[in-house]
Amino acid sequence: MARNITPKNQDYSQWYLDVIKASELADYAPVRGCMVIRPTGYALWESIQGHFDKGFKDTGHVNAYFPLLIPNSFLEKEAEHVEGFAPECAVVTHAGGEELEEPLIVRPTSETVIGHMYSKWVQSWRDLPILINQWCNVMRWEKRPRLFLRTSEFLWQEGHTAHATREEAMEETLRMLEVYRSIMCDILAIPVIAGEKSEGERFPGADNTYTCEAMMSDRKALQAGTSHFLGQNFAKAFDIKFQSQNLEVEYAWTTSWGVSTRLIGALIMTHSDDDGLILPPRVAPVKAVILPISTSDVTLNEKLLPMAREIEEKLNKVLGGKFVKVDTQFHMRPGERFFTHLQKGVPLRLELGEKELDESCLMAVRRDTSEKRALAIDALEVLVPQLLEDIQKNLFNRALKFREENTFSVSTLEEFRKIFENSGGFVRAYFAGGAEEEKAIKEIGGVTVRCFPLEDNSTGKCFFTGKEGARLAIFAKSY
RNA sequence: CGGGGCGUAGCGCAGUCUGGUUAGCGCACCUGCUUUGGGAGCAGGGGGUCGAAGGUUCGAAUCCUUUCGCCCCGACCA
Repeated sequence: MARNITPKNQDYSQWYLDVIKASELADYAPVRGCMVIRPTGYALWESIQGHFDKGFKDTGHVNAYFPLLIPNSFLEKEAEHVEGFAPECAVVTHAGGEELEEPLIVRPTSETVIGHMYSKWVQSWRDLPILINQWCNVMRWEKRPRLFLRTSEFLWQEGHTAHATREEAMEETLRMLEVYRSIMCDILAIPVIAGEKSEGERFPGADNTYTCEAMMSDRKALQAGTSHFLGQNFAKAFDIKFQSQNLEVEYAWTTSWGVSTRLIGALIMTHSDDDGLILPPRVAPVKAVILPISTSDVTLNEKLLPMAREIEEKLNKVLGGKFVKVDTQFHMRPGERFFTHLQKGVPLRLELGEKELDESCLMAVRRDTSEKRALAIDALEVLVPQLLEDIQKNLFNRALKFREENTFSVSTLEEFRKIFENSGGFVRAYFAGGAEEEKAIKEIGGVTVRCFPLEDNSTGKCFFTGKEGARLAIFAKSY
């Protein structure tokens, strides 16, 4: 077992921080609440970005960039929006050695500037829809920061679209939710529940918010991504109007949706163990590492290393990228070399020593199960991709199983309390309350409505108010 | 923003109560030798003026004042 990582069941948050440190994903910055994303972490982010970016492009979106600084007055144009974001805004009051006439907000999100620009760009129904995404950083001042989960500055993607009709905008909102859901499940191997947010959890200024909720390995929920149906709220605040085909002047319907570097936190807390990070192969920047091992420098340099290079090249060709690396940390002893890759979450370790040389095979060790298996060198190009896919599936299924084992259906408040007093987890219950009732429930150890799952539109008797016709909701403590 | 704790080498700490040799230990790091299939052993070595400022004193990591920062627990959050 790793000796620099606190066991998960001893102290979960320390374990989380230790995993990040050991895997060299990130480090603390000099400014509280900010983090440095180290090369290993950034490579992971780039990989995540790549998959999502493709998902956006495939659904017709284009990338653009809007400015970091937003005039204070913009934020104030949408009442709920200001109220929601004002407490966490960082404000620039001085620049160029002078006090600014109007303070500038460091963007906490860009609905307002983008709304402003869209109003200039939209005149006719022919200008719609606008389907723009931007990759950027945002700032939301945090009182209690946690690496990747809640930092004052974080990296994310925000999609902003404007449509001619309500139906189209709603379709877009749900389409992007589905893009999120499928990438999280298929690529990040994180099982998520797609659902609608409750009144109390809605994005400030949205008519409706949809979310992908995941269960972390401590049974708490993590909101992994959100998609908002903004109605005409921002269109009215920023005057995004167009003339329709039947000559009427109408307000546009807008949406926005985002995922952030929080996904890295989700990956850590979904898959990793007491030995460190575990990454699903499809998102891992390094999918396999080849370790030439020998006590003899001659064997190492003249036989094993060239062979490892050859295998590296072959596998990279099959995998379609530089996903396989040769480990050349020869100043370390083998055990130490194993550990560095273990902690960094490399899905597959391929050991190449004298034994393997004689039998012309590689010893493959899976990160997810520690299972060892000799692979014939001739068959590597088939077996390695297979093994990687196996690991991918196993990680997803393992996480799904964990979530299911920790999801409980209840119909009374008493049962509800009992679960959160004991193990915790996800609770499924019919719920018909509003913001008031949500507040009351929050008194029960901070439990909140995570979402109303889209896949289940059954109705029943509310466990809290007793009203009939209540929707099915998922409750949990959350990050 | 309320409650608690802590700032001494890159990290983790001892020393502080009861001022007094050149400020110490473990890990990490560097060099050498022996090792090498799941975190090696031995030997040698480099690195800190003790968060900052001011004060008390012959003398301050240690006492006093001020200040900054961080961590943990609660209220707010992608």
